[in-house]
Amino acid sequence: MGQYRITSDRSLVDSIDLRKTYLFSQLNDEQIDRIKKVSTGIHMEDGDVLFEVGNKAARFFLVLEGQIKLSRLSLNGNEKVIEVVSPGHTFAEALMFLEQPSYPVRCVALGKTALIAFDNEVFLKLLHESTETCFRVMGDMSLRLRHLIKEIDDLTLQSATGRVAGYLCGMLLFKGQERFNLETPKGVLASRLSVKPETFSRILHGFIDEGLVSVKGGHIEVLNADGLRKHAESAGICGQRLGPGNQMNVQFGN
Amino acid sequence: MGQYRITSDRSLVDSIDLRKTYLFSQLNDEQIDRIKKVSTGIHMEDGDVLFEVGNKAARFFLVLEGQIKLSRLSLNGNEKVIEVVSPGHTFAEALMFLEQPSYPVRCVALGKTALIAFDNEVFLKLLHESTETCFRVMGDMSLRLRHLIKEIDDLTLQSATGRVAGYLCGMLLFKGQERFNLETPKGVLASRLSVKPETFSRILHGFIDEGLVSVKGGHIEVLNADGLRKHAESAGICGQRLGPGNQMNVQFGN
DNA sequence: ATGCAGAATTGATATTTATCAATTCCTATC
DNA sequence: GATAGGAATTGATAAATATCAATTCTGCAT
Repeated sequence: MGQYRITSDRSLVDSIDLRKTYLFSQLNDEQIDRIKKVSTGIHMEDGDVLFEVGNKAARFFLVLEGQIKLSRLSLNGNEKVIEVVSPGHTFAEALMFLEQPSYPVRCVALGKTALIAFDNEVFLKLLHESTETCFRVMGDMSLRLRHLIKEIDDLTLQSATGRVAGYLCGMLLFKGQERFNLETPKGVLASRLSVKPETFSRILHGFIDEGLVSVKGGHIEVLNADGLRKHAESAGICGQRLGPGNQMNVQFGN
Repeated sequence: MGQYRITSDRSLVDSIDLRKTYLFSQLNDEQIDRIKKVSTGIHMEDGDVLFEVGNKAARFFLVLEGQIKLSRLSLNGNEKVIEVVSPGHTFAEALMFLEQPSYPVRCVALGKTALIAFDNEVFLKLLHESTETCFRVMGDMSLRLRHLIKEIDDLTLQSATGRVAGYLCGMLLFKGQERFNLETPKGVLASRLSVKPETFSRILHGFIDEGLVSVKGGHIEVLNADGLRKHAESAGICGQRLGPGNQMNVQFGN
């Protein structure tokens, strides 16, 4: 568990078609080449730390494989997972507009993970040439803002039980079926939902007792969606789409 | 208390120099004219509601005078103040990149308030012509993202006491002097800090008992800044500046 | 000045969630 | 298949904050 297992791999960059990624979809061949030239492929193992809170932020990233955990730490050692980033999604690109960008979160690999690191400076130059790409970035950030507001909403207007129920309802909607697997260990998920693991366990078992779900390890089956929804009384503003010509393309599955 | 007191006023638009506002600072005369032509000045009285959660968002706003409260509501009638916007600052501009933008918050005037409403469509066209202005928008959104992450941090890794202490430390830093007034009624501030008014009162009196502050109505005097800081053990990532050429211009005082 | 209404405070109590400690359950590795 | 070690669960208890109810304060309008 440490940085030493992190390896770079140029072939990752060569093999990928960046045009398939929302942020790069409007760039021409020459521009894609330019950004690729200064990009690095990265392999990480479970628990590897890519950067810590406060590290200078000169690059942003695209997840190809595995998952990335972004979290904040308190002085007394508590950790709050801000986001779990899945393949096909970029992160840390919003930082390049700050004067002396530094990462506001710690970045850790969940499982074996592959990603590409892009150079902020080069991408900023590209942005100056491509209004369309600016719009991609703005759309991207707009969605992210929405999610964070929703998160604050959940934290302040919703109980821990409500957040867990809300998460399960979200998964149900997202996966489109009653049976699914949690995409992360329960401890990570608990932190993502701002609940202690013990409390998370108790809440889940409360749902089981009510006959709302059945749980076997990380495998969930929702038995009574309406019952769950009653616990998750949220306004539910999330899931909004981007404006005309700005549709998000999610690829790589997931 | 209602929309009927909201009045529009073209002269507000004519009188203002938009170039002084961060977001518009890179536009040329013709562009400024174009946006002004479809803008409206608005006067509001205390408690007036400009829009509700879910309203179609076709405009964004600049506060000229007074204050704007942006809040979310839960089904059981609880309110969480997401932000209090002061003169010189814009709000709701991040929404125009969404497909069918709707306001994720309710907007209420705090006291007598004047603002300008800008048309999303026209501004979007302007953005297509001005990469510089795109950069303004991106810088703007980047800062906003930071603030929201800080907010989530405070909510999850900090106690209510810590948040109140943190707020007071922030004010101390911002105002640059030990004596200052709370810029909003205590109830609004409490909601902003996600604390019930009763709890807020008790926490504040706890600080008084410790000899950290003295309070007279909305007037605060910090007697022991270090003592306060000890209560507010935060990482403190906020207050980051924008990148080169992207400095935020705060004007209109405040 | 006087009185009124909303805001703020205070007290008593209830709830929620965290904390601490002890098991039990997986799963990866030998 | 055995087994070690982290993850998850369970139980008992504590702490923080919310809730409910009753005053008191304050600023504004008469």
